[in-house]
Amino acid sequence: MAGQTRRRGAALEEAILQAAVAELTESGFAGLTMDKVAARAGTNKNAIYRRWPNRLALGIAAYKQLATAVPLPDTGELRGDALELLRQANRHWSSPLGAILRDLLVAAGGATEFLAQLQDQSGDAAAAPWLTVLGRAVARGEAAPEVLHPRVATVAVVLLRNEFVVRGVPSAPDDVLVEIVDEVYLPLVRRRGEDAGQAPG
Amino acid sequence: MAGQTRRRGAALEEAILQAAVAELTESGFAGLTMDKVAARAGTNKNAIYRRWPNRLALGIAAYKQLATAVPLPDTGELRGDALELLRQANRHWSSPLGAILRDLLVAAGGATEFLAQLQDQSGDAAAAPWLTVLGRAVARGEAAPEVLHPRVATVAVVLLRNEFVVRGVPSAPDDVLVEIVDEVYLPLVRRRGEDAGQAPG
DNA sequence: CAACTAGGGTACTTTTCGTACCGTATTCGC
DNA sequence: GCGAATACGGTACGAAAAGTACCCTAGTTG
Repeated sequence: MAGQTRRRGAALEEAILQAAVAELTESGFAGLTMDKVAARAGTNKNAIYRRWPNRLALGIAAYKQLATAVPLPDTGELRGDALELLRQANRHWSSPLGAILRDLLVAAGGATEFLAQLQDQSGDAAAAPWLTVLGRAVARGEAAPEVLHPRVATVAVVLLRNEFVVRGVPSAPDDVLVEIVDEVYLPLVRRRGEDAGQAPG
Repeated sequence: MAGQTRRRGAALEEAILQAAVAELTESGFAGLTMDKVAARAGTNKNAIYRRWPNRLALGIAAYKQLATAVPLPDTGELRGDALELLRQANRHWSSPLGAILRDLLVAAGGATEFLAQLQDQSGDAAAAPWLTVLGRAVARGEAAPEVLHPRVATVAVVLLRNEFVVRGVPSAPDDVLVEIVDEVYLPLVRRRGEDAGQAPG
């Protein structure tokens, strides 16, 4: 009856996103229901569906609001940098935010159009810090130049993610991180320019 | 009215599982509904819920029926064996069966009690062939003995799985497999006993 | 000021899981 | 063999939750 000052456009969109973020942090993606988001934003599902085609799209948009960049480590040694990057990743995936990311990846279920939006947070963009850190190590002579390749550079973090997927652990113990670095990553990137395993004939 | 010869116990259980397997192969895990399985098995949901607590458990049980062991390669060279193992995994994950496995892992969502049942197919048991193949390579002098460790031995297959998760590809091209073997796996396991990256002090 | 657009309220359809009842066939203990 | 316990079959139901459809109304736009 009184002044209803109906929100529109960007204002309403922000309110919806903020409500989605709140639901996401409180209840995870599983608990993100369109009705609850609408209720919390003080609107209704219509307004949401006009902006996002489905629940997953809304979830991804809300997740992006939450994702934040972490500082690049620079300990002066590859081992320290690699461990710090792994610890950052471990913290992230152990956090409620990590659980949400996993749920979203799961819900995307290989749909490339959705995966592309999440890769900035989990995939290719994750390669950038590793390449930087590894580049410094190469300059220092700690690593062979031919390892400056995304596939090689990100081996450590891929192995750590594998721990989460396969073991379903809430958080990988630090031993595991150290093992990944010492048993796999450092030996891999330190190889001096031996014959790099070309096929025979 | 006439002789209904009602099935019980193991006979009924097999019928249900077989129906679940059929639904799984035809429609994937998403299409595996309790009602359809019951109808197909010529029974009703009661009989199912008496045996499996929920849809996921039934899906896992049905998947296990489908999973079959593959022969261990022995090409006489580590590179050939590794590539063959990767190609087997690639074929598996590209197949409808692989899609089902991914869906199940997704549905398990980190629940350890379910993950444990799937790890035989995707996780730890997958380490056994790699350790065998790698053991032969060590005996031949193709690999350093200290790499006979599950974490190191399975690096290649973990990287391949990562391709599926991150890229959402239906099937990894063979170049990727070759790259994983030549750029990562072989250099990693071939390291001669250098200083294995212990922490400084 | 009139026409158009976008929000709000609400109800509804659909799908599917999981549960509850109730009568009956089969098996098991005696 | 015979009665009691158990497991099946049929069916119906409750509970979410996604997504859709209308209709009315508040703002915006020209």
